[in-house]
Amino acid sequence: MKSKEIYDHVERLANLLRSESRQVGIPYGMQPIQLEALRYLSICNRYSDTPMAVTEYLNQTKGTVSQTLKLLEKKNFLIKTTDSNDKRITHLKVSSKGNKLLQKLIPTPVYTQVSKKLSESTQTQIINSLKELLQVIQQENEMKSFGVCNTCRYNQKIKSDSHFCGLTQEPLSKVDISLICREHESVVE
Amino acid sequence: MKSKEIYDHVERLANLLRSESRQVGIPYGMQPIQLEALRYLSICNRYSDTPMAVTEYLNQTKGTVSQTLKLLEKKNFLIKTTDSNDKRITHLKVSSKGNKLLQKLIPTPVYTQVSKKLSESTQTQIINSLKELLQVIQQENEMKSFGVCNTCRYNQKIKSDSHFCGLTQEPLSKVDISLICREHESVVE
DNA sequence: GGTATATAGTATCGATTCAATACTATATTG
DNA sequence: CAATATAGTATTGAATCGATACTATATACC
Repeated sequence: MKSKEIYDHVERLANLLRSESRQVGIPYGMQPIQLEALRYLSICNRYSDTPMAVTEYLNQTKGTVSQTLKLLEKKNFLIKTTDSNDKRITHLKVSSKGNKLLQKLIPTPVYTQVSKKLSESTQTQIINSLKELLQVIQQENEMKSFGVCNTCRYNQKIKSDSHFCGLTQEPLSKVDISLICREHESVVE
Repeated sequence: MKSKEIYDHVERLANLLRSESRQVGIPYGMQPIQLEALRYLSICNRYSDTPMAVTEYLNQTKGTVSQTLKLLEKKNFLIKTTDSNDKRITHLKVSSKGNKLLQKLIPTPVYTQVSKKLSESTQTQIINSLKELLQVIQQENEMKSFGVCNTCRYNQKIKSDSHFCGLTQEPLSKVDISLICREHESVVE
């Protein structure tokens, strides 16, 4: 019975978020999905800035994502470059124009205001609840978790601020470990 | 800073919900927005089963909603009737075919599973967090809250199970007060 | 009563979303 | 070096969505 209640609230939150996203994007000719793709690309690491990773993150087909990215590129919000090692792969970099837009629009005004109206402890409580819910949903869905390296089981801490990815066999910088990764797998089994 | 974190989690939950909704709807030719409209109509009261109310609930234009409803009617998921008092108004009733579909699809499989994996107390905690977040967002957005009569300031309890709506000046049945209403206004100022 | 205005809803247009299918190009496997 | 897998693009058609223009009924006001 509680599943319905949780479902209802999430559906409502999702609706409100989507409609606000649509609204704030209008002056810039941006659709919700375009903002989400751009937003993702601004917070993912160098292993995860490809069309395929966006496809997985948004749970869409690669064809659909290809169109969205084409529009974003046309509007000069991102720059495509071909991977030097594997020429099938395209890397997507958010342009400075894109970053400025994101900084202006995200988080949306409502969430900025909400944060001011709620106490620190309430916000922490809400964040924890959302995290818990998300984690179970991602497990259940057998989906990639798209977490940051900090919480990934491949991340091997060498010294206090020296990290290494056990999957790609590459060192990770301080910036790296705060970005989300498509290969992320939780430490907890 | 916490606003970003809350925003991120809600965005992710919204994405996952939307993609699951899309997936479960495919075998029935139902799009996410169609399911949401139908779902709303199945849980709203008799003051709130009109195209305009759906428009407010989904935060779309009446034209867009008109199209969605036309498709739902064509597929025999809902029945339109004209209000006898005000002939501009159309009432929308979910058909038995529509109700069967909703019962099968909502809450979606993932949410049903999630509910099984989390303890009662955790679920209660999550529900409370979601409620709190929703309430602030709706206030902030100056949006209608779409709550049930039970929590509405227009609802006047006469006896233990006898209710009366101060806005419409009509008695409310036991079923009425468990349905959501477009005129809902929270008791709390 | 009758005109002005407000409200509920439909119709149509064009841009975007999205899945499905078919396609090209590069990598990998044997 | 042939078969297969992977990354991405192109195209088509149905649905979403806002914008605009429209019809019909109800209400306000003089």
